[in-house]
Formats: sequence, C-alpha cells, structure tokens
Amino acid sequence: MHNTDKLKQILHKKNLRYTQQRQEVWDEICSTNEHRDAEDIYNSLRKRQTNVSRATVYRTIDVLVKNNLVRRLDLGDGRSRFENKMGIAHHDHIVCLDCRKIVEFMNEEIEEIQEQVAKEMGFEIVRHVHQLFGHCLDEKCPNK
Amino acid sequence: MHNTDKLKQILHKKNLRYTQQRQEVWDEICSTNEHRDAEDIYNSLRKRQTNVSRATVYRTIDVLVKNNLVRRLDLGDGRSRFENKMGIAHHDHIVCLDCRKIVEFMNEEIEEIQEQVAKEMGFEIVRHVHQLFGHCLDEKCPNK
DNA sequence: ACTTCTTTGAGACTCAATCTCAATAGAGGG
DNA sequence: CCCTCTATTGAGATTGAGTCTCAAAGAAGT
Repeated sequence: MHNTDKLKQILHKKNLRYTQQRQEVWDEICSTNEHRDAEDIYNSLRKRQTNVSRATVYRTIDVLVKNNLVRRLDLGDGRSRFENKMGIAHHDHIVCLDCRKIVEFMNEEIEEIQEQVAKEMGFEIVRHVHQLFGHCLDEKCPNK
Repeated sequence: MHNTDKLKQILHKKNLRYTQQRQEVWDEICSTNEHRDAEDIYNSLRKRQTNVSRATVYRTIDVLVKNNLVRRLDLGDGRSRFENKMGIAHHDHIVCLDCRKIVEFMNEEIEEIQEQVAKEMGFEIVRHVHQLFGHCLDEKCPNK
C-alpha cells in the first residue's frame, strides 16, 4: 500500500483528520532509514521549505508511534530516535560508542528465551528493549 | 570491606576527596535495594535531617556510577534510577506496566548469544541494556 | 456553503539534569 | 597546628527535550 493511502486509512479508522502537515512528517520519516530524532526531522522539513511547527512534528510522531507506523528508540542519551516501521521486521540495536553508528540485529533464539524467562517469572511481555553498546571494528571509526 | 572503607579507597585512588556529603549519599543508596531516582534519594536524605544539596546528590551519584559502585538504570521514563552494585551480580530487569514493579532476571544463555551476535557483526560489547516490559500476574496488581 | 470538531502555530511552560561561581573545606607539608 | 593548594559544596540560574495553551485555521460530513 502506498504511504499516503496507509496514512489516510489509519487516520480515518481512528477518527483523526488527514492533514498536509501529517503527510509531510510521515513522508519525511519514510525518506530514509536513519535513526533520527524529532529535531532532525523538524530541521529536514524546514530545509525543504516545508514549514511544519515543532509542536506538530512532535504531535504527529506521537500519532504515528501509537499507530505502529513508526518506532520510538530510546538509546539512553536523553532524546528519542525514530525509525519507519512499515514492512520492517522486528530487530534490536547495536551502537558503537566511538562513531555512534547504529546497526540492527535480530536473533530468534534470544527472543524465545526471553519470552520463556518472563513466563517463568510470571510476566506476559508486551515489548522489550535490547541494546548492545560497544566498539565497532570498522576501519573508518575513530579510536582505531 | 565496609562501605566507608570502600568509598574512601576509591576516592583516594582517583585523587578525589572523601567528604561527609559523599558518605551520606553512598550510605543512603546502600540502605535499600529499591530502584530509586535522584530525587527520591535527595528527599530521603532531607527526611533524616541530612542536608546535602540536590546538585551534590547528582554529582556524587555520577562519581559512584563512574567508579562502579552504583548502576544507572534508564527505563525510558525520563529519569534515571539507581541501584547499589556492591557485591551484586549482573542482572537485567522486567517491569510491570500496570504496577511499575521491577523484577530482576539473569540468563546466561542470552548473555552468551548476544556476545556471539555482536562478535559476528564486528562489535566488542562494553555494556548492554535488556529490559522486558509487560503485565505481571500478581493478584495485588491493578488491571486484574 | 454551513457547522462541528480537530488541528495547527507560536510561544510559554515543565522537569530532570547540568552549570556557574563565590564560599567552604579536605589533605598533605612544614 | 597552621598554610597552601585544590577540590567540593550550595543556591540558584540555565539547558534542552518534550508538552501544554489557546486563539485562529482547516478537515469532513450534511
């Protein structure tokens, strides 16, 4: 389904209005696979003459996150990052402490064990955070 | 080793000064195994007539975290929680979304797999965050 | 077009955490 | 015990991501 249609569909289902601003924010988020924060997204919009206010960027992102179109990433540095979730399989993240590169990983075994562990401890998991922080072995990375 | 001695030892090694305030903050953190934030710790100190300023509480916690006496926990709700790390084995956390109860877990298998995964992706892990969020099956928990 | 209700923008506000800087106080040496 | 050299402290200002307010603008159904 095209991005525009998907957005319209979801907004309609939730009795929310389809607006130019919401479309612009959604387009901007779909335009890359980087892990950007709200300020980055706001600035990218301004750079291409699309003036959506900061408040609206935040509000729209909230709508997209709540409706599962966008994923919020908290890497513990005090601001949320966002990634387009459309047709993207679940994954977790490895972050390089030197160059701040973010790489995605997914391991079915870990997913299963953590489910089992939670069950044993009397929990039903809704979501999880699994992040690895370390040093990448990339040549171009500083501290090499 | 007694708490006071441990603190003195570490401060000395780092050429930092042993002060009454640092001792008080460290004592307060050692006094329970709850996962409290800086404000909680600050308030507990005031409640027992120990006046350490908010800034000093934050600064002392930083010193303790950097020197591995205390662990910082970021559960994604906008404030850091802290736990005494002295003689405490590594563990991760499960959080109940209803009653905010925090339970600790540890699974050697997951630890090993994540190490392996990181290696395969060209990373050397320094630390990790692994948190499970869901609903506990406790009778006393709301939403039952 | 009319009406109703939602959304937007601009700036004020919140809140955890950090910074500033003058005053205070460890710690080692004499 | 005092001196000097620095580190530390307290009080309040500041930061910065994110949220709130409210009047004006704009969807969407009729």
